[in-house]
Amino acid sequence: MQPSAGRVVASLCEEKFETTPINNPSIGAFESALGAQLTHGKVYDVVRMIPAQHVTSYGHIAKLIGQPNYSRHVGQALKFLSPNTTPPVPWHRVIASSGAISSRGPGTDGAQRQQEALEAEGIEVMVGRGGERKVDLREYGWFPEPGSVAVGLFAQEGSDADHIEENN
DNA sequence: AGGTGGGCTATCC
DNA sequence: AGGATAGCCCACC
Repeated sequence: MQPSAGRVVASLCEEKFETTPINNPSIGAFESALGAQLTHGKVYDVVRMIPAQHVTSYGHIAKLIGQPNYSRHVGQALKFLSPNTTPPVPWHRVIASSGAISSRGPGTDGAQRQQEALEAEGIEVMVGRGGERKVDLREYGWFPEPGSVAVGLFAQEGSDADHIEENN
C-alpha cells in the first residue's frame, strides 16, 4: 500500500479524534520539532489498533509509524495522554520490549494501574520479587510487520497481522 | 554549548 | 537471566 496515502489519512484521523487538551507548552514544540512525523495522534491511532488481550512495545509502535528510533517519544506521547481522549486509547497495552511494565520510578502508581488494566482484560502479569511486572510476549505479543497494518486508516482488525508466531 | 534525563532498545558480556 | 553499555532524539536546564 501507499505509505503516503496512509499518512494523509492519519492526519485526517488526527484532526477528527485528537481531542487531547494540550496545555503544556512543551508539547507543541515537541510536535513541531518532529516535523509532524511522529505525532501524538499517530501514536494514539496505532495504539488503538492493538487487539484486546494483546500487548506490544514502545519501539514497535515507533516502527509501525515509520520512525524506528523514536520509541522514547512514544512513551512521551502516552505519558501526556489525557484520560478523556476519545475514542479511548488502550495505553496499557504498550510495554517495554523486554515484556516488562515500565516502573516510572518509585512513588508512582502507573505500573500498578497498568497491571490492573491488563489483568482486567485477561492478560496474565507476573510479578517478581522486586515488584517487577512482566508479560509473556510469546503469548500476548502483537508485533505486526510495519506496512502490514494500515496506519491511520480505519483499521480493519481482521487483516492479517493478528498474532505473533511460533519461535521458542 | 554541554549535561542530564525520559513510561526505550539492541547488543554484549 | 540480569547487568552494563551504546545509541537514540528531544526537552530542559
